[in-house]
Order: sequence, then C-alpha cells, then structure tokens
Amino acid sequence: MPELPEVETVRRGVAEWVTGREIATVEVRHPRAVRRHLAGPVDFAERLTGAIVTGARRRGKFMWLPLDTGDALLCHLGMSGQLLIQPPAAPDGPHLRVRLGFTEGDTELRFVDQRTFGEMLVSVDGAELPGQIAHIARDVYDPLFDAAAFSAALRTRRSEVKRALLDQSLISGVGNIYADETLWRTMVHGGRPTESLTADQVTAMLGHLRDVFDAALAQGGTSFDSLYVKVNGESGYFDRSLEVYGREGLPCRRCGTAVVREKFTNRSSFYCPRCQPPAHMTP
DNA sequence: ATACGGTCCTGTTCGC
DNA sequence: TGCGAACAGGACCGTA
Repeated sequence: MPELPEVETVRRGVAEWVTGREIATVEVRHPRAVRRHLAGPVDFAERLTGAIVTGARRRGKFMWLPLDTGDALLCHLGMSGQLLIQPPAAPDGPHLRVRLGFTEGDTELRFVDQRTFGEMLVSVDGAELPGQIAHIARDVYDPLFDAAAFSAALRTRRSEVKRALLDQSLISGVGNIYADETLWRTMVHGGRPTESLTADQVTAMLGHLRDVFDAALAQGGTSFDSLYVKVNGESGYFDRSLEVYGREGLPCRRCGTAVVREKFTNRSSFYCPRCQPPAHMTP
C-alpha cells in the first residue's frame, strides 16, 4: 500500500522522467480514474494537452505535476496505483487507466491501478498547491511542518492515537502500515487516548515516524530502474524492514512476545502486548 | 466543529 | 473440487 515513502519514490522517478516535457496525448481508459475531475474525461484531456510539466511535488500521499499553464495534474495512488514510465509499444495490461504521451522522448506516462481507489484530476490553477488537497496537513518532510502545533492538536483531540496518526488533516502521509510501525517503535498502543500522551511522547513518536519513513525511503529509492517507476502494491519492497505489521503470532523483535492482531475500523492493527500495553492496562 | 462508521473496488486467500 | 465469504484499506461523506 503506497504511503508517503512509496509516493515519494514515485515522485522522484516521475520528476526525473517527465519534467520539461510537453504533453501531446491523453487517453482516459477508465472513467473512474478521473471521477473527481468533475468536468469529465474530455475536459481532463483538453486541459493537459499541450501543457509542459514543470516538476513533481508531493504532500502526504498526494503528488502533483505542476504545469506551465498554472494548472496541475493531481494524482493519488490509492491502494494499488502505479505510475509507470514505459515505451508506447509496451503492452497495455488490464489495469491501465490513463495514458499520457509526450511530444518528444521515447516514453509515456501510464497510470495503472488494479483496485481503482486511485485517481487523477486536473486542478485548475493548482500548480502551487491544488485546492483539492488544501485540507491535507503538511507531512514530516515538509520544511514548514510544525511539530509543536501537531503535538498540541493531537493532545487536545478526544480520540485514539492511531486514529489521529491516520487523520490526514492532522498529519499526512501515514497509513495503516507505518502507523503500526511507528507505534511499535514508540512503545505506545494505538488505542491510547490522544490526551494521555505527554508532549515528550509525541516528540518521540514523530522521531520514530521519520526514522521509519527514512528507512523505507532508503529501500524504495533503489527499487526502480530507468523504465519502471515502481510502486509495489502486492509484495512490498519494504517488507523486510517491517517490525510488527503483518507479524501476528510471531515474536516481537524487541521482547519476543507474540504479536497480536486486532480489528480497528474495518482493518487490522498489529502490536506487541508487552511493549505496547493496551490503554486500559496503562497506569 | 469534531468523531466515527459506512462505502467504494477487485484480485487473492480462506473456509466449508 | 468448487464457490462464496472474507480480506486488503485511503479518502470521502453522512450522521450524530
């Protein structure tokens, strides 16, 4: 599942391959891929055609390609989305959703997405920051990310820590996997009430979050070659570095206690019951 | 305003 | 063996 490190890996690859290129052709293969472009697929294509990509930017799990028109091509990979740089002659495959051709160069940009949770849209005048993601909080790599403000906001919430970590309007880029990894490193159970965390604990948690992201990014950064911008939704390349996610019944890498899996808002949470005692067991 | 469960989607895995 | 159920989950939306 692409979270911040995976999206950043894709952003770097896309930036390298499409910056400065002029979009010549746009083909929307599945309308759902542009469902949030309310003016429709034809308008989507018209706004892109002839525009020059000036870079690739990211906030949290969203990335966008600023265009010389002042608009931006906004993209979210969802659960299974990939952006691929491929030769036009490469086989389409069953999950090709959008294809962008350029006036020059031997490659095209493809949006491939099996589960169609991902999406693309053209944000009018969105080059600097698409209005559609104005509500998305800055992520920990943003120079303007305000740790103190995050800490204050989190601790005044009446919610649970994991839920807060996953709230993209509070802090962006964190998904289910890295939330569990961060909580394990912080030795805090995700069900802990947000107001029960001390400022020092929040500071430590942010440090662990950055460490986990850094480690994943270091791996992701080496995982795509020149013609394939990789987002691996199936057998993730970060599997090796996971300390707790997906390890139900296996020994905690810190203390050896069997990792527990529990239901959390229609998904799974993994934690060590000894290192991360559930809230009701915390003094 | 904040909190939170339901919903979308499809390939894979699981259980009877 | 076959087939339906469960599972994976990010962001949005309606409701309280």
